[in-house]
Amino acid sequence: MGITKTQIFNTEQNELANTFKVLSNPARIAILEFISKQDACICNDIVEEIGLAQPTISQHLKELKSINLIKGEIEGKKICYCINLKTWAAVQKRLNFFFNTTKVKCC
Amino acid sequence: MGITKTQIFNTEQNELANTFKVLSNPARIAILEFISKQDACICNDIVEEIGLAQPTISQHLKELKSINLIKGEIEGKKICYCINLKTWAAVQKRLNFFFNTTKVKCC
DNA sequence: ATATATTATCGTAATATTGCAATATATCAA
DNA sequence: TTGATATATTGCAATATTACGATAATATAT
Repeated sequence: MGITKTQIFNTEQNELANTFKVLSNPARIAILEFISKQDACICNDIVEEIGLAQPTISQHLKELKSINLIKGEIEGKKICYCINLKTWAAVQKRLNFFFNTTKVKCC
Repeated sequence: MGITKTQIFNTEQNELANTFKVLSNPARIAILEFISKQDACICNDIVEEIGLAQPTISQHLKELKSINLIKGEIEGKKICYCINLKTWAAVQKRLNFFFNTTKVKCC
């Protein structure tokens, strides 16, 4: 159906899955990598770098913003996008918690 | 278009995104958590636990198997699914590498 | 061989995602 | 104000994902 039955899972499972979903696109990975390499991060540069149309990049940035992985500061007519260090660390910690607590008992 | 332009990204970016994609569904998160708690892991038990139809669970297991996150051993007419520790650790390491190397220079 | 139990595959419907053109909005510069 | 530049939003087409019923495949037990 394309629809996920979120109601049968708990909040932690849904949020974790959603975090993974935001990261599950190579364009968004590339955007994060590119932003992290720049001193100043401007959308138009991202468009040229990634090679996708401007609306597409804008949409990907919106998704990254939806979980606060990045933040954009308006600088004149440009926007300086950068990684939100606080969320970044929190997400990494959460993913590690998932990997560490998912232990193996069989096989 | 629903289609990702994988050709404009590098292998690392595509593989990383694909790994995140496999983990981007709450049912698959729940399956991994359930498997990790069991001594013996049988698909039929998973169906009862998760609350999705058997073909749906089977499909999710297939996706988890596609990147070797789990492995299934045939035990009679049942199958013992368990987490593939080797891949598990490798994936965790890879994700941490991504988080650690994506540094911040602006803002 | 037949019946039962377990898991996989196929086909299909509904919804989600990706990407872009067109357009809107916002900001600066002259 | 007008024009140029940068980013966001809308609308749409194509493909992907999710879920399930029906069915196939596999293995055991009788």
